[in-house]
Amino acid sequence: MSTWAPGSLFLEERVGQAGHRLTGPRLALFRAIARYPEGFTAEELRDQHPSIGRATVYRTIRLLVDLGLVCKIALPEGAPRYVVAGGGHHHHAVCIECGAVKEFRYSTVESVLGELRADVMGQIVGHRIEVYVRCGSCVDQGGRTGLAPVSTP
Amino acid sequence: MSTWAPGSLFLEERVGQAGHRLTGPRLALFRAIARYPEGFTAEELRDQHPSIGRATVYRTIRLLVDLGLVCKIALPEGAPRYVVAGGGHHHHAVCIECGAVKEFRYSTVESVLGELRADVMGQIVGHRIEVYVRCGSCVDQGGRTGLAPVSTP
DNA sequence: GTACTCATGATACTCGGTCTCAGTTGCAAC
DNA sequence: GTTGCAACTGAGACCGAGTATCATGAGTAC
Repeated sequence: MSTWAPGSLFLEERVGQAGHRLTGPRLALFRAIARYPEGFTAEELRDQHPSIGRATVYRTIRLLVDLGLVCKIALPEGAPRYVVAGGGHHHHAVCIECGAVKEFRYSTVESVLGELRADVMGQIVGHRIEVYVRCGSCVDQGGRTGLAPVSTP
Repeated sequence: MSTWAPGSLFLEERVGQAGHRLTGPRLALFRAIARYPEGFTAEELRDQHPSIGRATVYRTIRLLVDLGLVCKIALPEGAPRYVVAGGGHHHHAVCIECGAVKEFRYSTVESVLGELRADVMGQIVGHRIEVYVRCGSCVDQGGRTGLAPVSTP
């Protein structure tokens, strides 16, 4: 798994290329996002820049999601997290202790999912794989649970 | 439409066995749930029984989730759906048109996920696989989109 | 029948997110 | 440098899903 950490410059570039303005609040939010390579919540961004309006924070996040620069990760419970997308098709490993999100690519999973057609009635249009982990540093610390334990029915 | 479906008796039995009371509102909700073998939202249950309090509907759903009788399916957007669990480990195929949820079991995926340990740093504690489909009847109808299209980054 | 526990409905509240709108800003054209 | 205009902003109202609280009611054990 790679820990690809995009800078705020990457977001600036892409948003600019897409024909959107690079305003003060947006640049501030891009820099804040760059400080959370392992994922952030809207709340965390607001804490970083309390002077920026709530609506602007959510609008900016949505803009980035629309441009495919940020992925929204709907956790089983609690607020969704967002993480800067490394580009291309990938999946997420979410730490249930600290909430850190790491991307991984695993082509074997993709190819196996291709075989699912026989099992799943209808036309497959997409899929989502999320792996819940206790990340290395949380295992080391033997830390307490920050996020709720995950049930996998 | 029948007022009794196999699912409701199953829920009654299990909730009773777990030492919870089988009150009028609960039985009414169990019967309503049985009418949605392909998943339901809290809103749909409330529509079926407007006289039952909002809090009671949510409490009953949570009770069923806690007992493992119902699975909560967090869709990428919109209200979560719930579906009566068939028991055992399984995954969900969600129709993006009509919202129908079908379970599937696919042991090959499980075994492949086992190999992920090399790719994903840390201790894997769970996973979630959801496949988004257009189900047979929606493909036949060429129906309109009920849920938002799914992006798979 | 009584006492106790659990469940209920009403309602207020929280939380994440969106919508609206008047004011501001960025930027291209001149 | 200034102008005009569309894009953007912040404030705050609003929305929907879900939770908390609390007085009341229904079931159950004795």
